[in-house]
Amino acid sequence: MTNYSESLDSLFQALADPTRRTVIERLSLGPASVSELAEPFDMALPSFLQHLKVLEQCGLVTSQKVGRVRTYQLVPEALNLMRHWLQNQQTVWTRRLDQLDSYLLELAKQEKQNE
Amino acid sequence: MTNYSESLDSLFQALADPTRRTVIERLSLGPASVSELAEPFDMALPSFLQHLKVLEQCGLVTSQKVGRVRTYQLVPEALNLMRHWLQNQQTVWTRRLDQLDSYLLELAKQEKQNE
DNA sequence: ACAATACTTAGGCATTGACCTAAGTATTGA
DNA sequence: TCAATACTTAGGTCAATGCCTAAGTATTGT
Repeated sequence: MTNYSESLDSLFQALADPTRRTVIERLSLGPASVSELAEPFDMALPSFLQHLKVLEQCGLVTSQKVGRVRTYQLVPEALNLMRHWLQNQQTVWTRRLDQLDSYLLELAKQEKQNE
Repeated sequence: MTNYSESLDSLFQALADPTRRTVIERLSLGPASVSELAEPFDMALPSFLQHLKVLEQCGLVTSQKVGRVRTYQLVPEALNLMRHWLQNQQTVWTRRLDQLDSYLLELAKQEKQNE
């Protein structure tokens, strides 16, 4: 398996582009071929293909080719790494802020006693 | 307020860099000055400052300068947009996969009846 | 067989991103 | 006051990204 940090790099990078996020959203509805995916975008096909390549390389989607048609689909577990990092961050922040809160509360209480 | 999609762009983009993610992790522990944040990195200060600028521009952190020291801190709510997008995606995927599951289950049941 | 379809590869060009050094500016401690 | 400290600005290089056109290759319908 690749480095944890590098995986996060490429996942965040992949989703930093609106075209690629839209592709992901479209694939939520089910698998689709290259041309189906490309259709809504006003972009040359080779340019669009690069986006699909980015999504596939970071593991968010997979594809197989049958005949002359390549079909893409989501890899549902692929978001987990990012979700966990975000979840983790927010947990830590919140805990720290809670501690700060109770500290300030405690401080206020003591000040009151000293009145 | 800025566009929803553009905000996601800049948030994902900001977190696509390991240096910037490490800064965020460090700031989870509490506010810190530029030089405190820069210290672990083997990087010229101006280069590092650019990272801080990116984090501030996308709203993940804020800073104030007192005397000659600039102090950075997290903006706890800043991750929400991303978390919601991810949450949403995963919800949709999962629901679709569940439906597929029950469809396949149903199919199998009917095949069994036709035996 | 051969034209149409569905990608694929190759190569080019402009912008952005991540780094650097060098030279500022603004505070602060001695 | 003047040197040290803590950034800040300016500008320059190099690689990666996002787009393009032109020219492939492999399948499939007629």
